[in-house]
Amino acid sequence: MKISVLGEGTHRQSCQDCAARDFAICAALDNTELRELAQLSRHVRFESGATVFAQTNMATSFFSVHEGTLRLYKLLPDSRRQIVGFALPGDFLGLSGLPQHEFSAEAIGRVALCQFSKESFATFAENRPGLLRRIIELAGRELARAQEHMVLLGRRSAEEKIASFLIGWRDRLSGIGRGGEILPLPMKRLDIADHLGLTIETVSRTFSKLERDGVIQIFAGGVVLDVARAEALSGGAS
Amino acid sequence: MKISVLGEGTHRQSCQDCAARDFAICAALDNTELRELAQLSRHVRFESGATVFAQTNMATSFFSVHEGTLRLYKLLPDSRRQIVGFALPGDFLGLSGLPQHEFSAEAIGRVALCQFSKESFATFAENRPGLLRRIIELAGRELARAQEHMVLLGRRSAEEKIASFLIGWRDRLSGIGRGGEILPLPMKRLDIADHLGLTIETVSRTFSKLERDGVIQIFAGGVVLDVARAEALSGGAS
DNA sequence: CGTCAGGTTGACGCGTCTCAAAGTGGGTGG
DNA sequence: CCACCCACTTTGAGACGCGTCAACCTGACG
Repeated sequence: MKISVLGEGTHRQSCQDCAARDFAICAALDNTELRELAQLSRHVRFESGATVFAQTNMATSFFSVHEGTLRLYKLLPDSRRQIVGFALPGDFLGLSGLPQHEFSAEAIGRVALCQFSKESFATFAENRPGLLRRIIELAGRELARAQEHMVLLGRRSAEEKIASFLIGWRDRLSGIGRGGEILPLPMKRLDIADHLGLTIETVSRTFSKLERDGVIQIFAGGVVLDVARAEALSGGAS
Repeated sequence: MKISVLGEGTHRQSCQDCAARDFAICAALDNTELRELAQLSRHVRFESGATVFAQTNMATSFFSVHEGTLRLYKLLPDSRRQIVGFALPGDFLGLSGLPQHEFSAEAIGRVALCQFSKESFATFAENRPGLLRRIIELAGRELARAQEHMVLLGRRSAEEKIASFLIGWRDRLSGIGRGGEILPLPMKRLDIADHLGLTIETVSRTFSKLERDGVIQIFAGGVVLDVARAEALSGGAS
């Protein structure tokens, strides 16, 4: 297991002006509490491909994503892989609260995270209802996303899967202020395949077909998306 | 939309000796709090097939399942259906916290629920960290189940899906003290199909094959399961 | 210029879906 | 009590979407 920490240390910059603050659990805290929580946190960085934690590990930390993208995946014994989600800035890792990690987390490109020891974070949160409610809010959002993804995996065709994925990814990015003309896709085709329950060949073919049909334009590391046409092909919401 | 309430009223029996208490959110409350919460609740019953709430409805209530089984599902515009889960005694409905229900809930057989108005429950929970932590615990468990189900939907074959489902269902039932020689399956074949991302024909064929292979014995409303052989066919955990 | 990871494209096969028909059991009315 | 109906399930035959296997392309990097 490759684990590479590029740099780490205590908070290099104040949490007050953290770009992810409004999307992360921190949104529930006032400035005093934020400073207190910062005392408990370490800023850690991982290089591309590094494993932040693995499914078999005991969960000794919570993480809040500060910058970058991660793939969260589960493996079957014969090494089939299902990517259960991609984590973006503001996402909180460790919501399950179980003693062992439910999935593995790997950096896609470089990532920066705030790390909290499980015990000290639990102590800090224990009697802060505002923070606890914020965690419930994030968990509920995550659960809703998971259920929407079950519909995709169970009931959508390959083309609908790709179209739905692109729309959902776009919406998530714009939700954290990363919207734009070009839709960045930092993950590889294989990651998309393992996220959508397809093979890499089917993903590649479907991207090509969508480009031929004028739904997307493919660039290195991203696409330009015709949202209306993609929605028409996605099989619909819900 | 058929909504049939067989009977309703305030708490007909004390919450103290509720069979679901230890599995429900109520486990976080002492007897005084329990009595207080009971004041806010209505016991409601639904007959088989009744809709408890629909995806389009505004979520005005939370529910805690007291007795029975429900199917929780999402529909695509062309009426393809994905059952995102089955709710059992102790399960809490409304975890997403969003203003609209994320899925529809229908009774499979008769069900009994505790209903809380969203506002009064929120007020009650607001400054009870113990209860909030309990909700986080239930949400985390639900999230872990959802992620496990994504692996099933995205990466398992039909036979592995059925075998995994039977094992998981068995484990869930024994977790709430409903284990036994015969494994009850209150849901129809079509429900299983829509839960596992299959068609009813494939489910039926696979059940027949598992019976021919001596993995299960099929009875009306349930099966007897050879757990070891089912696990061998399930493709493995995680 | 060679190597290598990632991506694309094609031919073919298989697992699951689709369509169709028949079997089963519970409930109801004659 | 039997005849019929209806919802649900089972089984079969054929079609098709996606997976598998294999070859080739592309760009980054040394």
